[in-house]
Amino acid sequence: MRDGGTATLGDLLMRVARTLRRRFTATLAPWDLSPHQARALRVVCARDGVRLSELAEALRIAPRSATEVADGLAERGLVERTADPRDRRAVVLVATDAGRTVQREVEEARAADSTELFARLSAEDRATLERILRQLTD
Amino acid sequence: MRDGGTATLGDLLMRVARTLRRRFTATLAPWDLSPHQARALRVVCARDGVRLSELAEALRIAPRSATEVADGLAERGLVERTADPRDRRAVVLVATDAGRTVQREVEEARAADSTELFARLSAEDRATLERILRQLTD
DNA sequence: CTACGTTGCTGAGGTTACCTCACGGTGTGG
DNA sequence: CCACACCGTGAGGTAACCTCAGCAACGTAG
Repeated sequence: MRDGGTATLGDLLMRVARTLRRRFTATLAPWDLSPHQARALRVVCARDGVRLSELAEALRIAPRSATEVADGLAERGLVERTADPRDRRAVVLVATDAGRTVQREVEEARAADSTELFARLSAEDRATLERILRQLTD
Repeated sequence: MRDGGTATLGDLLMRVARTLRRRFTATLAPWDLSPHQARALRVVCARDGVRLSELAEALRIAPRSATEVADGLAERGLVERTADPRDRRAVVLVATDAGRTVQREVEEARAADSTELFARLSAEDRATLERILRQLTD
C-alpha cells in the first residue's frame, strides 16, 4: 500500500459520511421519511414548482423512480401534483403548507444534529473543513 | 446546484462522499464487484480467516446478509468457506490467491483514483483534512 | 452424561429502492 | 398535418437488505 495517505483520506471521509448518514436517518424517524424523500422534499421546496423530470435529475435517479418518490410525498400530503399549464404532458410538484412545515422542521433538526456532530471541532477547523470540502465539490 | 449559502458542513461532506462513492463504484467495474463485496474482500484479506459473524459486524449488516456477500465472493472464487476447527458451527472465510490478487489490484486502482480526486488540494490541505476527519471518527 | 439454553449459520419469504421496457397523451419541426 | 421526440406511468424485474424459524454444535449446571 504505497501512498497510504491519500487512500486513507477517502476511507476516512466515507467513514464520517456513513455516521453522518446514520444519524440523519435516525433524525428523520419522527417524520417517517426516508433520506431520499427528505431530499426530494427539499428540492421541491427550494425551487417552486418542480417537474418530475427535474426532480429525477436532481436526485440522480431514473424518471420512473421519481414518480415513486413523488407518490410517497403526495400520499403524506407534503406535495401536490399539478399540471403544467405550458405543457400538458408534464407534472409539476408543488409543496403544500404541511410540506413546507415539515421541510422546515427537518432542516432544523438536521442542522442541530450536524452542529452536535461537528461541535468537537474548533470553530477554525470547521471553517477550514468547509473551505476544503467546497474545493472538492466542483 | 449552487445553493452555496445554505449548504451545511454535513451537506458538503455528504456531497463529496457521494462523488467519491460513485467514482469508487466506477473504478470497481472491471472486476464486476459491488462496493460491498470489495469491502468484504478487503476485510477477509486483512485479517486472515474471518468468521461470517465477524464479517457481518465489520460490514454492519445482519448475519444473514453476510452469508450472501460471502456466497458472492465464493462464487467468483475469491474466498473459500472453511470450517473453524475450534467451533464446527462456524464458517471461516479465507481469501484465495485469486482473491488476494484482485484485492491488491482493486486497492491500487482505488488509491490511484483517490489520489486523483484529492489532487486538487494542496499537500497541506490534505494533511489538515486528514487530521480533522480523524478527529471526527472516534 | 444428560439436559437445556445459547450461538452460528442458512432457507424461506418479505421489503425497499432502484431499474428497463412499452405505451398513451402531448408537443414540434419540416 | 404528419412523423418524431418527449413526459410520465403501468408492468415487471433485480439487488441488497431484512426478519423469523430451524438445525447443528457448543457449553454449562446438575
